[in-house]
Amino acid sequence: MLSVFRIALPVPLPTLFDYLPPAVGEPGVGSRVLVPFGRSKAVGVVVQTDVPAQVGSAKLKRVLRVLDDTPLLDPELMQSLAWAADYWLGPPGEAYANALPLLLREDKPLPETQEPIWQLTIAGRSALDAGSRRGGSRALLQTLLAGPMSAAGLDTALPDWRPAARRLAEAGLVERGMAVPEPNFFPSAPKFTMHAEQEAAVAAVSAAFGSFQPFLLDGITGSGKTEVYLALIERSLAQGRQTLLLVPEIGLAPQTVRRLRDRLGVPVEVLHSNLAEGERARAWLRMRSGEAKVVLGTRSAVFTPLPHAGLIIVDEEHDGAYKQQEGFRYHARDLALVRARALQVPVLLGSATPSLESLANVEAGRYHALHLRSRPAATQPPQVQIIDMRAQRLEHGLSPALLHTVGETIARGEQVLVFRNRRGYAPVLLCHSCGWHAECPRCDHPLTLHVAWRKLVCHHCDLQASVPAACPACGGQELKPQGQGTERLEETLCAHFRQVPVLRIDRETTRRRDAFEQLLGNLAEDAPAILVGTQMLAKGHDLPNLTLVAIVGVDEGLLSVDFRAGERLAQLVVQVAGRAGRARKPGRVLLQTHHPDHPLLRTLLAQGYAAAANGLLAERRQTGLPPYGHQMLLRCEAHQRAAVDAFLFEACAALPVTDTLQIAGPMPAPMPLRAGRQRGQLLIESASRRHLHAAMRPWSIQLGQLPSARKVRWSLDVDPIDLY
DNA sequence: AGCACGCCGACT
DNA sequence: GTCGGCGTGCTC
Repeated sequence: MLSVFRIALPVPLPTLFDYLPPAVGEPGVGSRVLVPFGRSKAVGVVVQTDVPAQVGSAKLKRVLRVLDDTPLLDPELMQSLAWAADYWLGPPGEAYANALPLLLREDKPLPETQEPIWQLTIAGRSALDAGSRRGGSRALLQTLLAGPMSAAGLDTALPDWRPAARRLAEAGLVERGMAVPEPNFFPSAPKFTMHAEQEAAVAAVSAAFGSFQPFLLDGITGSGKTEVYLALIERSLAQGRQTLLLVPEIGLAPQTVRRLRDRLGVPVEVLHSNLAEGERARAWLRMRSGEAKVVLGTRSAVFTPLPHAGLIIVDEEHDGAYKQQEGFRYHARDLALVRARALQVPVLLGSATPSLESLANVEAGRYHALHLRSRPAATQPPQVQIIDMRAQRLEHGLSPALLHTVGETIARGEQVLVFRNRRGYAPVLLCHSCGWHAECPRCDHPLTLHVAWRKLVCHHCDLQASVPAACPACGGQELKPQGQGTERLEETLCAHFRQVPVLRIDRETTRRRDAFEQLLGNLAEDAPAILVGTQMLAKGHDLPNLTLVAIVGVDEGLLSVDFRAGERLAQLVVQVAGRAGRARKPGRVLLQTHHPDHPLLRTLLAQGYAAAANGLLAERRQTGLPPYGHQMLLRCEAHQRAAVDAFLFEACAALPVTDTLQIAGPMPAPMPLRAGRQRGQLLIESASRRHLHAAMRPWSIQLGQLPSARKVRWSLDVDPIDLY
């Protein structure tokens, strides 16, 4: 048999591709190569060398060019990526493509790892002395007189600098250079003294340095998890080792980066999706070369090379943002575990509200639990109280007791957070005469009324419609907004408490970059204020004068059919409640509900998250749901319902007959119509992960070959986190 | 996913 | 008479 290279190409096909060796060079496993692919070319990653060809020699083409003399992806990353593609049943090529920043997926030389800078030439200095330039050019010369600057720096200092730079470079007055590596500076933040539990956590994890050991750091809000992370990163650095720190969203990044840099005294690389491609590639390469020691990033940062790995930390490990919901559906937290095992380093999962998956792993002895139960001295846990809203006269959804307590709090000069997980003014616009309500034609879901925009908006597909003056069904004039969104609560609270500022924080008010930080920056620390907002407010800045958190409208979570709704509700309530009383003043939490006797709420409030989670885990065990059972979800959508049904029927028929699998469906998705597409799904469950994977591996490949597959969009989700 | 080939409607 | 619509098929 002919000996070939097996190469992963960035296409959604379940195969690798065989190529003949290049005329020049000998690429190793993990090297990128340029190959002819179909009628064009593609950059791929060598997965195997010197293997017998699996296709006829007539089909084989030759590698055009070797892009890396030394492999760009090291053996550990290659192994972890292969594992990921196999576990999440994704096309291998997509897994490799996910791991590489966009710039490194191109047929180009690697970018310099140092950031390019602009600086004055000697001629540039005298030109400025002579004052021989005007306008933008002069401004740029003047700016650079203070010293060389990076493009990013110039972007903020002098937005229109690029044309001037081009002119001046041609005239030989400025030039591009490379930044000299940042000298080590001494950490500016003072060392922090940790309390006993923090010390114990740090000791336990650092004792595991050099070996694979998962830890779950279960620490209530304000108990100082970040301090533990910092101390561990310091110790890892002291051994010359790298740390990967994952966070669920970029919103948390700026303050964390500042804190890390101040404290550690080394550059901290940042990786998230909003980053410019050049920056992204440079950060990735600096970690690969070992120049950089610490990387902070969101989901995709889990693919960063860690040749000198010492530690992996996953903050807020319960957060659903770690699961990629399209394309290659991996879970960054789970991949972090796999990489830690391959790298032989400890992995620390942190959360105030751990996922049931992680708690079950602790229970099974796979993870070692570390607890931070005490808040720093002089802070008390918030006092939580249920407000029974049944038979109350509500003012736009707010009960008298709630409004009264808000009034008391601001009268004391303190701040209040009113949490409602719904944007807009009202989630439904209803005709009081005939019962008609505004609905999205593409989703069959009620439209949300947005008063400021004078629009009805579909929160599922972004369709916008104008607000009808009269009922389109009966012509009646009694169109009534039903239910409350943040916009309406803002209005109500504004009207009720005229003397204090009311700030709304949701996707609309924070649309602009940095708007979130700006809005919070406007808050005077010692003056009363009311914040109204969604999920976004569950984390973020410490607000020392915030003493009351009012949680409104969580009842949907108590009644939902999604088996994870209870877990999510408990996590949300605890995370939001954690915003209250973070400094010296005692905090208070109000939970307004129609179901004051709901067992989940009762347990959560009386005994805390751990007890509530235990109860939920017991239910899951009894019903065989995750984490005790395992699921895969085949989703499908198409314009024609018949196409969806045909595909799911064929897919179902292609399933192996075995009593280790339970099949639910084919059935309509929880939202059977979305953005004009008919949706359906097939749920496969098993008590045995091994059996499930063994059955699904060949099936996932068969699916693509079904004749009905080309008429639909389908995806297979391993360990789905929601059934939408 | 791209990309090309291929067979049916409104335009220079 | 063509430009172009997206259905179908293929990629080592």
